[in-house]
Amino acid sequence: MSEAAKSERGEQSRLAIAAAAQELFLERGYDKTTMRAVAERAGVSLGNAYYYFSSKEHLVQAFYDGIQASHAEVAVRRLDGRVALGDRLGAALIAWIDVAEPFHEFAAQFFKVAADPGSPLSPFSPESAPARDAAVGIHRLVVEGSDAKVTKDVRAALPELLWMLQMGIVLFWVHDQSEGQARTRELVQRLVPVVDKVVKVSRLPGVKGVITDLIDLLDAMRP
Amino acid sequence: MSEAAKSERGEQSRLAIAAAAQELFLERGYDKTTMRAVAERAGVSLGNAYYYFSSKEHLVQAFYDGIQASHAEVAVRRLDGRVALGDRLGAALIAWIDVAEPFHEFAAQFFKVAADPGSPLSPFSPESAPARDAAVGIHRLVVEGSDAKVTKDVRAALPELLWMLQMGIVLFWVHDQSEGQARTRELVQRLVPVVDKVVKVSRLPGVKGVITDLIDLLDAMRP
DNA sequence: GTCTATAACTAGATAGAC
DNA sequence: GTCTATCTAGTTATAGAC
Repeated sequence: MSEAAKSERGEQSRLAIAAAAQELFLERGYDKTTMRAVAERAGVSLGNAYYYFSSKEHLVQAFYDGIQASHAEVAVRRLDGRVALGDRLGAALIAWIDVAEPFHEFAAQFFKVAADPGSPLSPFSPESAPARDAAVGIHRLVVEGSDAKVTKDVRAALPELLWMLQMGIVLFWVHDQSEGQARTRELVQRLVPVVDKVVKVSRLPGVKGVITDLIDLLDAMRP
Repeated sequence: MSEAAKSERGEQSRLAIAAAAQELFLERGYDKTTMRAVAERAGVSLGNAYYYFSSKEHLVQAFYDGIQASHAEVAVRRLDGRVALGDRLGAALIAWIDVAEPFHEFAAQFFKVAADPGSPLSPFSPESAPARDAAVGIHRLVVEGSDAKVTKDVRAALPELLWMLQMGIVLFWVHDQSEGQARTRELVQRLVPVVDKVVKVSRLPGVKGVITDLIDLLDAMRP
């Protein structure tokens, strides 16, 4: 692969295909978007579309990355000036819902793709490691910028735990058919104070042991 | 639909198709099993297979139900004589892993089908309500047969919470490539004492409020 | 009306020529 | 890099047999 050759017609085609795919996904959803339609709108042949994207799933990755990047940007902006842990967590979670809202309808359709353990789009796949790290990174920001008084080990484990919580919220969101995902927003509003309380309580004598066990478990079960 | 007519050749074909599908799923996995191969092995035409099962997904439902039924049976048997909550929970969870083990390889393949929010196989779909209720029922048995001292509201909410925990474990299991799903078994062994501790601690003054909030939240977010 | 079979259609993916 | 032709497999249409 010579560097020069890549830039000419090649990059042009790749971009055209990706752009066409994203348009069509928004217009018709994932299932109703055919590779043929993508190729046609991009002005290339079907075979050519496959030359750049080896499967239909690979066309989704761009979306995935885009949402991730927007979320990071919006979340960081909204975290500014907030110090309470619950406040920060709520802001970060709501930011995700806001960013993902335009894609809700078709996101549900390709959620099954992400749920496939064999897919590169699975949040647990090696290919998703960068996106996963970025997502955990947002929650690290949430925790580290807060004034929450917690032990060192809790502070270290919390970002990953919050990321798991977010995955649960995404699962709820995918199934949420309410207008503007109002129910998911309500879930977040009500869940955040509970998380806050749990963190506060985590230093109590009887509770501390449980938390430590949980953190140890998490460490032990990491691959 | 006359009752008599259904029983003759009809039921024969339906059973043959379901049996052929299950054999092939075990032999080759979900993706590599074609509807044509199922029809051929069952000794019927392709069109006939679709007459009885309106999609490939519907052929999976039989498996789903089968695992559910076996789990209930094995779990009930193993619960006998155990009284400690952790002990009972561990027995129920390990029973599931044992029952599901033969299907692990191809279960991962059709997990994506179950994860599709639009699929009747989704654990949240209306069609899955009976299976879901049955699964929650096993955990109700786990809780009600135990000598755990918990408040009424916790006792009422616990089965559903444990079912959610089990769904998380299934997610882990699907991604678990270790021999005999040893890692999932270890997860259960280590997680169960933690759950036990959480339940014990749930009556402490500072903790009680958090638990109540969580239960209220669960109630409020039910559809 | 209940079953069954054949042919056709659709769309994801691949092969091989240019 | 790009195309056309082809393959594969899920699904549908439809016609005819019991």
